[in-house]
Amino acid sequence: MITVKDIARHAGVSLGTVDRVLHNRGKVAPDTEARVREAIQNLSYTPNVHARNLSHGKVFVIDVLIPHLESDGGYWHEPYRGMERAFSRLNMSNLELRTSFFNRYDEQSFLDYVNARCRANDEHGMPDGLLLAPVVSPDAQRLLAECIATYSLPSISFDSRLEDSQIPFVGQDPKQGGHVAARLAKLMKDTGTSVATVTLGRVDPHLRARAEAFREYWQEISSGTVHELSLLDGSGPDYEKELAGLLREIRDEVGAVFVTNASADLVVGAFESLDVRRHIPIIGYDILPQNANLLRDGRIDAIISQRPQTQGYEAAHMLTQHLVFGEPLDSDILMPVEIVLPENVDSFQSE
Amino acid sequence: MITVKDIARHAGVSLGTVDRVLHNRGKVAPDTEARVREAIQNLSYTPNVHARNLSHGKVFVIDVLIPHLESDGGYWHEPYRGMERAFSRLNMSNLELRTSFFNRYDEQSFLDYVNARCRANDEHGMPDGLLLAPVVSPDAQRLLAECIATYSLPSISFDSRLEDSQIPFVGQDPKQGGHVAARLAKLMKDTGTSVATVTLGRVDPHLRARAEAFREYWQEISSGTVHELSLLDGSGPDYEKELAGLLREIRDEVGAVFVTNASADLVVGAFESLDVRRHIPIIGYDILPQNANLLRDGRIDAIISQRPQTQGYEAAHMLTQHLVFGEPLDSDILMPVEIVLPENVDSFQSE
DNA sequence: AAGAAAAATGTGCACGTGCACATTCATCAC
DNA sequence: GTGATGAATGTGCACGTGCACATTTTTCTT
Repeated sequence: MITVKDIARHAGVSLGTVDRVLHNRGKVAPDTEARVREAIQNLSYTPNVHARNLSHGKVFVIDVLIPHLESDGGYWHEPYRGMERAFSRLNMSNLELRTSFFNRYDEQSFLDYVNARCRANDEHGMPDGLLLAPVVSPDAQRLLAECIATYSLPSISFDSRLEDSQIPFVGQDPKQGGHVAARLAKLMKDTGTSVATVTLGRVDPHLRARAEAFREYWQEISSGTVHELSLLDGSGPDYEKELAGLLREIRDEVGAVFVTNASADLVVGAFESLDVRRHIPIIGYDILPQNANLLRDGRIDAIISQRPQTQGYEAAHMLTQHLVFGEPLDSDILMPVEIVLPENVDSFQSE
Repeated sequence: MITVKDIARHAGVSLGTVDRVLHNRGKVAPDTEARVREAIQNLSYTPNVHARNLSHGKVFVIDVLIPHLESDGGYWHEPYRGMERAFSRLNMSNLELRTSFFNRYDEQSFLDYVNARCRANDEHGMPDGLLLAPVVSPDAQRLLAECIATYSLPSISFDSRLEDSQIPFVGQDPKQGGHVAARLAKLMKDTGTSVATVTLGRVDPHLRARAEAFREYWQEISSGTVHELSLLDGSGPDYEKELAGLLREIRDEVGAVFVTNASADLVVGAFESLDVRRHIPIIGYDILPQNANLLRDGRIDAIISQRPQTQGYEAAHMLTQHLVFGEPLDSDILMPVEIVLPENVDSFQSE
């Protein structure tokens, strides 16, 4: 292993001079600098990361901006677990995690974070890096994007892309998900050529893209009708009734239903309340515990998954590599589209 | 940041004593040890990786025992890439990789490794750890297992389990794979209730288990016949003709075929040489480039994958964590059963 | 040419850990 | 009680780097 000492000896200077050259601190005579650089080249010196971090001793503060873990059926536990795993694996003692939870159905909590970090010009509170799940309105996203750009804060988005921003993204291509769902619908339907997509919860570009890709591809492989249903903003018994009302119109017609997010349980419930006789295959998204159980019971027929835990893991890993080792922070990481059936759901559960 | 110094102060002992407790070096009075452990708990101490590596500077030699990367259609490239990724991610300058390739169709090359390491009593050449893909005969496996036990060499097997050995395993449960294949066969067949499994290449407990699980589960969900074909040891044009001969007998009868390893391309070729009119769905194993292409062309209908790259990654990671940080080396890591269709094959390719 | 200012270079300590060696303490035989 | 023995505990250095400060050399001023 080549060290600064070797460089110093080889160039006939002291450690301090080598240090100045390495860090461009100036105050080095041109010819001396040339000699040092030559030695660095010749011996192909690489700084020892461990020594560097030990000496430097800086503690990197990483903010995690994520919806409340319990919301969305507990979905956010998964990427969060992945991040924890990544951090504990690196067991770098110079990383400090600071998690801010927000309510994606009440954007104020999200904006509070943005304001606290950016408006207050609170240099002290600024983190060294940011991991975020930007599942809020485009307007709110833009505010955060500005903040990130202003402070050139190293950031990575997971689950969804941050609008108007070039920061790296770790997640799934929603189009591919829609295509796979269409294929599964085709395999599983037994009657009719018409199918339906159901989008529940919030307006979300990710979900729209899935539904659109489904329709597009379905028409390519089956030339049938696609009913696109959606029911946004709401909850409680009224919501379930409304949903049942929507589904009533198509229950006799559709050969399969694609639920674009993790709410497949609601659709199952609605169909069962309508007392449909025949089996309508349902394809859902994301392996939450309740979804997994419905899948095992045969009340959901397939689930598409996007490796939520790996998303958190890879995002956290990429950010720390950037902060600690100066690795570049550029390319996206795309998750494969995973198909989960009753037969392999157990093998995914432990994940 | 909590350091050993803090622990020492808190427990009222010196750094040396803390060190002895941390590394189980003994020579510590029971009550002292208790105090130290309590302090470690209370302050939730985590060792600083950088200091640790900087300090001990030991180079760990890790042997990798794997079939030639080009064999089996290039399959072994995948786990190998995963291992490389794990090692480079840890960018520890104190890990040295030593790869031994063997020919799984000529066990001598495998035995050569075992002899070189164990018979010669060559303490010097012994590695600090071993990663192996034990895809050889049970006898050969047993020899290596003995060697590992004798030297109590920290080892991890991937892809397949090492027989007569308790070393950790990173790979897939073959039963689950068979079950998923049966479900896919059921979804994809359009006529008849009879199906077939095809096992090519070597006798392999992993493949037998897949085929058996397939049969078992098929009879549960479909009550039809399962033709179990196998054709071992061989290659060249004769081999393809033999295979075609086998398949001729069932071509008019089967509704789907499950190829238990990565040789689905041979089955496709054989069927095409037989000039079968109707489409017989084929379910294969492992995404090799040629398999992926056949899948895209619709000549294979589904592929089951076992995250080969992740297998290598996790095995390498577990071993290094054990060597460098003394983490335990006990539990297996099971890979999920992944279903690959033409629509999501691209999302797996980059893996 | 002498002294001051500026530029260039050198020195020494700290970071947290592992390990070899030094020291202290308790135990027991005589 | 006095060595002798061994167990228990403490001390000090090394690892490679960053950074503050000390020292030397050069340049400028009058």
